[in-house]
Amino acid sequence: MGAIVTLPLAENSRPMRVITVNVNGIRSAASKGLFTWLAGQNADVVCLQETKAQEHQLDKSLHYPAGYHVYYHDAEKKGYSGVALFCRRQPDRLIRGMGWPDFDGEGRYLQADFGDLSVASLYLPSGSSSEERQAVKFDMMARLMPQFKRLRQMQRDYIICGDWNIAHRNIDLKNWRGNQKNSGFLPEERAWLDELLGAAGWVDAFRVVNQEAEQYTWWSNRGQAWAKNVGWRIDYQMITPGLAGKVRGAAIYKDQRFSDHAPLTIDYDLPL
Amino acid sequence: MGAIVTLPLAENSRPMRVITVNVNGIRSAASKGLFTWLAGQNADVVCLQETKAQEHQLDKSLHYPAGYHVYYHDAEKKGYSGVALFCRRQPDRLIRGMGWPDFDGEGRYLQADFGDLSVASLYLPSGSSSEERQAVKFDMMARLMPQFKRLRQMQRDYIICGDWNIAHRNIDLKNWRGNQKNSGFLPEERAWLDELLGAAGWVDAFRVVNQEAEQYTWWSNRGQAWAKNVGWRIDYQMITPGLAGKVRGAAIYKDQRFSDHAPLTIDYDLPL
DNA sequence: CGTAGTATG
DNA sequence: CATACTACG
Repeated sequence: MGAIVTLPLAENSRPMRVITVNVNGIRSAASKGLFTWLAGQNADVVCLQETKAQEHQLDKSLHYPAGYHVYYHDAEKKGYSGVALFCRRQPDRLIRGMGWPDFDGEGRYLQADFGDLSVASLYLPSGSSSEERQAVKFDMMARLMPQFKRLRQMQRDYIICGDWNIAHRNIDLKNWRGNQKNSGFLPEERAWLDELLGAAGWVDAFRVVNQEAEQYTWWSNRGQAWAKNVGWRIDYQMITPGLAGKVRGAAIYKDQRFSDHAPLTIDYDLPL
Repeated sequence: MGAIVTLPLAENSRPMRVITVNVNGIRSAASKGLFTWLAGQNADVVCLQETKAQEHQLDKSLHYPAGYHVYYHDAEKKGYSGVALFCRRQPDRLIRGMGWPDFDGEGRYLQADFGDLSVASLYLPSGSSSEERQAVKFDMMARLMPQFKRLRQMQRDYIICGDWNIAHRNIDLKNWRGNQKNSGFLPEERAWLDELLGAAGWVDAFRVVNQEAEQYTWWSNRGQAWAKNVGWRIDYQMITPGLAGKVRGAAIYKDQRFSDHAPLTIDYDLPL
């Protein structure tokens, strides 16, 4: 038998894999196999939203996957919101929140820095439950825009992952016509993403490699939304332009259902 | 073929069947087949406790079994307590509560009169959740005793069915030794039943025909209580002495599980 | 542990 | 409709 020769890839050609998923309760998602699935994904960074737990309620054995540095940033209110990061490599720095007490108390932003790359888990408020919450969402959007513009001036690369709770274009949800007055597809919300992805210079990493319709990441639990694929694309990895050319592939995982959102995986041609 | 002759039973020899069951949520019990089972029982009166619903939340088709006059007496607080009566024959009179606003607002007593017989559904407070609730239970017991003594002076027969939340004797629960300091088997509670069944002259209908041990009607949901038959007999049909000789049979139904309590059926040699 | 209610999405 | 928390038992 001849010897099998494997050519090792150059260090900087192994892709960096980033997964983002709104888990709608990390304990629920865990019970549906999220961590088993993650163990096979070989992700470098995993960004979670809506953990709906406080760290003291979690199991060391279950919710702290082996081989990762695990960071939770919880809401003060029990069972509400919360984001997390699982990082293969130990970050040089961790940033919890935006420095805004109202936003930060809801556990909505967690950032890890690795050299000149930052990866963040963001959970934008939903506006669907009331007028008041829609006002909070608009307020957060207004405060976040200058922040995102500022980050673009830094000499750093950013990957801001998360549940942005806004579908961008008609192609990004099944019933765009019927949802123009609904939170998540309001003209002001779409214009905000237009600005982020236009004047502010950010890039929707998924769309770099995939321009197809019906690429949804969220389906309502009501009715037969999942079965009929009546979905929305509201989970994104937003990246600074220097990374755009390094998006190698993107995938939405629908074979299992861990929550009402599907995981979004993007591979980048980056060393990490 | 020869003619089949069936001898009709005399009117007053058909037994009257009374069933009592704490349903721990009538909607939950319904989903587990309570009403399907009841339809085959041919009961004359069914006494329910812990309906945990207000009448407007119930389905006419499901929670009002055909062939019965149905009466619910709900707690003011949603999802809490509540008793009900299903009566094959229309009662001459219906009595809601004891005339005590605190007790009656919790939906704990409902009585139907048929000629000189009264059948009631009673739900005595539980004392297990706090010292305060144990005090309420003791207070109710103190007020009920003179009431039950008064009823004994009436020229009527009474069947007071329900969840009395007290096991009477050592034989009436699995771990009597370990429960002597626990609500439901406190010395004061047992003494109260001693008085009811002694000086006050009431009769525990089940014990008229069954003196065996391990005749439980309730099992904790915690641990393996049901599987290990670690139960308590806390549901009774308490009757006036004139009915004692008419208890024909008694049964606790354990083949299906509608709630944490089992239905208690007693047949009486009474016309109704 | 299990049935409810409520908030939130 | 689904995941949480809370009350109550």
